[in-house]
Amino acid sequence: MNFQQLRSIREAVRQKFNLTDVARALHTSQPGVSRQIRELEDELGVDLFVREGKRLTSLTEVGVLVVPIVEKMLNDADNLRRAGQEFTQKTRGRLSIAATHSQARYALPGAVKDFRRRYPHVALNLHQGSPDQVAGMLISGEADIGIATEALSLHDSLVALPCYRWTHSVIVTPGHPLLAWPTLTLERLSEHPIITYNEGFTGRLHIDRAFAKQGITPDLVLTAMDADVIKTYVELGLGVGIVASIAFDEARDQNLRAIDAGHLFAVNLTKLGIRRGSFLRGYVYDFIETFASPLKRELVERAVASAPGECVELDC
Amino acid sequence: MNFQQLRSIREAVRQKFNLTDVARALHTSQPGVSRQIRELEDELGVDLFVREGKRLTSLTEVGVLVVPIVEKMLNDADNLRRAGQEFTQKTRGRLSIAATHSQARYALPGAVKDFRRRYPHVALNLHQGSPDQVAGMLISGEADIGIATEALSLHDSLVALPCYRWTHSVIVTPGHPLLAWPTLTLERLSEHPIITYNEGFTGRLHIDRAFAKQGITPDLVLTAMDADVIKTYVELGLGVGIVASIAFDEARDQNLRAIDAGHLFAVNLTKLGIRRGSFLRGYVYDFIETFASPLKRELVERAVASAPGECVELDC
DNA sequence: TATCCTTACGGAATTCGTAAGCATG
DNA sequence: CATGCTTACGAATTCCGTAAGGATA
Repeated sequence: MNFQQLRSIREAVRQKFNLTDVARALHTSQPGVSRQIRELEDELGVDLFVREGKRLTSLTEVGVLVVPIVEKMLNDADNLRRAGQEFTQKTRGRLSIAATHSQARYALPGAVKDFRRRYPHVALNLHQGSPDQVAGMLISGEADIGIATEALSLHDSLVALPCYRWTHSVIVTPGHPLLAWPTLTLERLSEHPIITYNEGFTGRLHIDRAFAKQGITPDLVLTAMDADVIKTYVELGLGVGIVASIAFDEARDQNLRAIDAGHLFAVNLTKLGIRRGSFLRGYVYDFIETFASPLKRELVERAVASAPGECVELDC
Repeated sequence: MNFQQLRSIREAVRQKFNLTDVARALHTSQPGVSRQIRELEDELGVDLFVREGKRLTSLTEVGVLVVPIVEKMLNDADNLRRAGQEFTQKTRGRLSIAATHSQARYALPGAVKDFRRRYPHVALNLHQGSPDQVAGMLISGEADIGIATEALSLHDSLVALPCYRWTHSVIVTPGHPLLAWPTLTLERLSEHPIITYNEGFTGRLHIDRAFAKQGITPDLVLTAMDADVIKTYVELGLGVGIVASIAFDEARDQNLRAIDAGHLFAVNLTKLGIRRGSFLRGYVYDFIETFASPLKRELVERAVASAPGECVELDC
């Protein structure tokens, strides 16, 4: 058993069982990959992959059992390297953050700026994607921490720690009739075409639920992945926007008006996700605490060491 | 990074930093071991071992951090092999049980007999040792499961599952004055020389505590590791014995009499220990359930997957 | 001086990539 | 017939054990 074999196995799953792609990803030859996989299968005495003719098509029953262990081992290998670096170069390294647009654009800048000043020699890597992609990057090890409101709690191999709560606001053009009412209601809102987030993004679920509960079918004329796009179309007069309150900046968005909608839609909880069992560099703990001050190092350490289903104070 | 390096690291710790012994244990040459360790240290960029002159003496700060990860990886490698075997030879393999004398002698025989009949091709390996040794064998991976009343809950890398509760009995020769009293008390017991377990064995702690609580200093004329030795000396008239009730067999011990002492000493809880994160063969789950029927597979699986400190139903 | 680690060196084994072969959609 | 996996083979590398060297209790 060796690590090249394990890497081949892991990459074969990631590359959907195309060994040619695996070879490319691992910077080696295709026959080599073929051999690595075959060798480990021989050593274990079982096929890990289902072969149809010569092609690999899926994991066998054992494969399903084995692959998570393989991934754990390879992650531990990374942890080992990180543990070494933590001592050779305490203030140098890499911090890879995966976040949704909303987080990257509105929640993270402050913490990132502080972090840059404090750790000028740590290369910051900010990846943006859908909540699912954020989770995927954590699982694959591409990202060290992930920040999103959705999806992070759904995977057993991740821990999700609560960062902050937020609500939505309705965004309209100046002089819009909705501004005239003393209080905003769902009925009044539903009289206008609505522009908001795509499904699965930034609390969209809570928006749908609120309307459904009142038996209202809102007129969703446009949905987008991020608040900037939404605001653009609101400015163009296509409808009223529903965005995260944090996305409205009075100074910057002078040709728009915001109406608080915290009473209309359920409160959202943004979470910070980490792969279980990760060894985190010291500066990662610092970043996390800067971003969400209740998440002290000791708490995060316990969360990372916890098992799926287990509750670590703020967690769940 | 390769597994031989990891094995060298692990073994170096186990062999108290004597690389000559490490080489012997790993069936390789001493310069080889030296090189493996040096290579991994080079790759990580940090020394893992403190060197005084040329000798290794202890772990560095990083070493302390790294060694647990190394052990986890090597254990996962074993898990991988076991997962393979589970499919190639479901009813063949090895089951290594570590237990204290009391357990091996009185509690296990029934389960072992059933298991042998059910899995004739699984090689059973029964190791005997002190509670500490049982824990040590679990931690090192020499034993798959451990059974003891003490010590198992003390290590973070182990889970301890409760098996059964038991109390002590007082063992005397026929016609002994203690048999004349309607009820046994600590005072009456303490008027006789006492023979019982060594410290740290089979509920000895509860015996000491009970006497201490009443301000009595018992006359411990002899202590031994197991009930058979104790019974032998009771027969010889050296004193009265205090042993686990389970260790007295009316049919076999015809020249001895037992007096229940469940009301004098606290109840003991025998536990089954497993290394966290182990992949267990199917027959291991069967054995466990045969031994302690409440420990169903699903429960044990959750316990093994749990993190230190977490409570899994019957656990704690 | 015995123990224990390191360095040096040469042979053995392993590893890996290229080229050719073969199955499948 | 293009894609994708396997087999075959030779070169390069790595690995490992022996032998010699040096430090320490």
